[in-house]
Amino acid sequence: MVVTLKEVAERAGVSRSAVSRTFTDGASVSDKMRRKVEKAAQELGYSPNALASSLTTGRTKLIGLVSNNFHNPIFLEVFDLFTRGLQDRGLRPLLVNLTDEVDPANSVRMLRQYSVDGVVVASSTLPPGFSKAFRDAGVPVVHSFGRSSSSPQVHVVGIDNAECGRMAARELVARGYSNVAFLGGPEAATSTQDRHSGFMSEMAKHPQIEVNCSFAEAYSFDAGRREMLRLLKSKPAEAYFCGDDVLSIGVLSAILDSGLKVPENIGIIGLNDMEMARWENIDLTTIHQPIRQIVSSSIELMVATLNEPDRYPEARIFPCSVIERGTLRPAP
Amino acid sequence: MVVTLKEVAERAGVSRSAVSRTFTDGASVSDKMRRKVEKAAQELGYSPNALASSLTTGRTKLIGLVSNNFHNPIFLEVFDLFTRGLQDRGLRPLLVNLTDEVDPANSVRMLRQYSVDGVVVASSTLPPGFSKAFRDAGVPVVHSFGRSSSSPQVHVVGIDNAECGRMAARELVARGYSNVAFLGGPEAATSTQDRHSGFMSEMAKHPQIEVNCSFAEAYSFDAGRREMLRLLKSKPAEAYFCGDDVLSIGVLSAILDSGLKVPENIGIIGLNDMEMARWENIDLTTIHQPIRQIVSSSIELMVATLNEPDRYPEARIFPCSVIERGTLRPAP
DNA sequence: CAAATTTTTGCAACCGGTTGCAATTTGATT
DNA sequence: AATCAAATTGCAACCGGTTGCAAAAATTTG
Repeated sequence: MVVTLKEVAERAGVSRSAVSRTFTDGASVSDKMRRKVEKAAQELGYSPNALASSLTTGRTKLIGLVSNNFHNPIFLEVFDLFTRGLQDRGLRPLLVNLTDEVDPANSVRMLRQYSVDGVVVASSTLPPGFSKAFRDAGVPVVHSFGRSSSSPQVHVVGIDNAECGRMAARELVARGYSNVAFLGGPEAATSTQDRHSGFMSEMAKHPQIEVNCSFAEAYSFDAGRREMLRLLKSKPAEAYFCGDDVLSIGVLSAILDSGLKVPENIGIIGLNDMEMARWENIDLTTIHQPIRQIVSSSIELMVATLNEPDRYPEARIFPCSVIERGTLRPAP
Repeated sequence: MVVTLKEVAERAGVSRSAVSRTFTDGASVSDKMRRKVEKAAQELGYSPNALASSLTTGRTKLIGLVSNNFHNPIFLEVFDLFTRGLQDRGLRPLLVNLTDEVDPANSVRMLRQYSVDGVVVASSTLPPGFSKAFRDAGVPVVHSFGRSSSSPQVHVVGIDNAECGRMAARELVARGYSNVAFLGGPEAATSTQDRHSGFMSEMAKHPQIEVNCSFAEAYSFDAGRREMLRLLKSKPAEAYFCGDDVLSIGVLSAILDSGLKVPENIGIIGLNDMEMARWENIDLTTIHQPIRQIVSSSIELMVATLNEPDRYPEARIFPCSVIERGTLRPAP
């Protein structure tokens, strides 16, 4: 069923090397030879075995795409962008789902067994140590949506989560709220921690404003809704900074269901600017995270690192901006 | 950096075959030998190269996971289920994004270059010919969410879309609507066609009920919303069967924005029962598609086909059921 | 037209494993 | 202790390609 180089060589009446060369660009082959070989290959329906060749070239063009965010709709867009971007450059994503898996060791071993050329860790919740495990194993790695650090050990592409927290805080202050709260995702997630600390540090400048915090169990609609329903039982804050849009939308539904209005009674500002945030029945004021840029920059960085494995690690941080829609009251 | 079998053999002072055998289960190795080899392997940090071994065994454990549905949130769940299910069986998903790609030839070539053991086509819109191209290339293939056929050429796992259309029609009839409409996804999608024809065939039994049809440009919120806004300009129907939940939610938002109420003024029934359909501010009456079962059955079928490549093609069709929530008026 | 140079081609070894076969070792049996 | 069967081990060829090197062919130069 499967045609090998040897059969093509026999049919074309040439050596195996000749066939190999016509399918390797940059190799020295005469036009006549190339035509002969291509004809034979055509007739036999030959296409070279990428894995066999990887054995000698040391390159598979496989890229591990590792994530644990399979419940946040924004990651569908992330996967779409990654897969297309990688495909366009002739790279093949080997998808690894890390859900309920915290130890990098297994993933590292598996991806090395498949000789991936590099690994993209696409996660806003995994700690830097996770991606570092790949680097320590000698695999080029880019951590997308990861924690930015002043001295990164691996390439990181993402946003400044602490700055986003401050940005949200400034926005709430500017609107004149006097009692605000942070409603984050899981406390173990680095993005939650950074958004939280940024938010708190900015609010610390305004001691007259009351600040509270709580954390949902996951970055999900249900978790946000559940947490908000709980908060509504006692006296809720005037405005919430939610650690993620999908949380915001859960929070929004909880508030509306309890008969209160947004932004009249309670304000919400989210983070991500997911597609749904634009929906007219949601119309969420949120902080835009430039995921297209993050993904395409991650891919560029990966490709650069493949060509230059010892490249000095860098952090690429993209600015975010507040998208004003309808869930915060106007400034007084 | 990378440790090979040869080095382990040298360190353990044994033959290469011995090392190979300790890492192949079912091979004949004495306990003493195994201990020696494992010790050396441990010390060197060896793990076998899966691709090199695939060369002789003919198995890579790679499975092509091919889809063109990267904009429907339900597919994030589908990818989650597929990746986890495959991983649990030691299979590795090679993700292929087919967005704006209609010709199977490229994907077939690429996946054969990587010697995938099998291909899962996860798409509700691709025609049967697409998955057949893989079979013709000698690759085991399962088409999940594909068009069911009485004489399938490849394995198909999914639902009976025409029956879903009839089911929706019966539901609308039972509620006493006298003017209904189908609002489908792209007309080229097989799932749209089948849902449409099922819906029409059932409605044909009730000539006194007025029926209209239209099609959104994509299975997306925006497309549904846009189409509904257009329909609202003239006289809309009393109830809509939307070809997918994301369409339904777009339609819902268009209706609410125009000042009408659901289900008082206009009824909606969707299809899929995506997570969001349960959200209290949406509360969509819809037809449940059992995606967990579809995915796990697809994986089972894939595994079975790997062990028995000439397995006779079969269609596994799972029943759907109406989930009553709040977007259809009660039966009179 | 011969010599010098450049390009093209094939040989053979190699990439990191697996496996049939024969040789060797082990263990059971008498 | 000798005999025989069963289990274990190593040899060597192979999987489907690539590549350094030298021989052969084509091209340029004098």
